[in-house]
Amino acid sequence: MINETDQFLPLSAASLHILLALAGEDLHGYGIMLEAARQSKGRYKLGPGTLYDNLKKLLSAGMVEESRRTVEDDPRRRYYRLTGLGRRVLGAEIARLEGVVRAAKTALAGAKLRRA
Amino acid sequence: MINETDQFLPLSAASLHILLALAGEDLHGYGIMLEAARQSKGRYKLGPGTLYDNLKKLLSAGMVEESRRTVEDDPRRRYYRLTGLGRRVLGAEIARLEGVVRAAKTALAGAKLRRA
DNA sequence: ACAGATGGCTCGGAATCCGATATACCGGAG
DNA sequence: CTCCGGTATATCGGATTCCGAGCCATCTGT
Repeated sequence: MINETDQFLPLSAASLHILLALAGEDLHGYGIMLEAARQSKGRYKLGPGTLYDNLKKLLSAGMVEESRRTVEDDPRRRYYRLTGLGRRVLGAEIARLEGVVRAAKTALAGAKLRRA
Repeated sequence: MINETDQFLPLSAASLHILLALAGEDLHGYGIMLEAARQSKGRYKLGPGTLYDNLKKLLSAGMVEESRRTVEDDPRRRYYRLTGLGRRVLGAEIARLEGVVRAAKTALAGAKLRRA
């Protein structure tokens, strides 16, 4: 059983944070940068270069689309929205990371116990 | 309080899998490839190029060291061992990923509920 | 007037990825 | 006996990705 989402995994750290930022709400480019920094408590900084490279890739892969949110007070803003595919890929990546986290905890705990 | 491990984060997928493979036991290069594939159930394939690039980086950063495990039956093998720093960095990265996983679950669950 | 935040985006050098390739030994199938 | 595939190490170089510097514009606060 080949999963439709597997070809995209693993996501780069940048793509993961972009999808994650958009999972909560539609955002514009600058907002994604701020949200990524906020969610990671400033540990992960997304620069414009990385952002737009990854955004372009996500757009052409169909994981993110541009939303026609007409915000009259600021026509510069271009909002991005997570698609169904994007949501599924994010879910798959999160599931994969959970497996990695679990394996790491076992390995790290095992190393301590092995000394006995 | 600046953490000694933060400068190395986030780890590339390759570095993460290498540290993870070595967390369980000392391994040689080829063994790391096999172990990484095994741990990820074949979803993550580590090629020799990626392996040695990352291994070199990890060695010079002091997260991994070469161990003088003399295995008489195969003198070709060069074993690598996780250092204390390597173990701390892995722990910090795992903690970071747990935060990402938690945030993602909240965001994905929130998106479903918001429809109501 | 000026600095700094918001908001958009491009560019190009640096870093990374990663498969192809090379070498070498071993064991088994043909 | 020969060839092939697995074990094992390692390099090479093209492709991809990273990511800050910089450019533009607007608005707000000092």
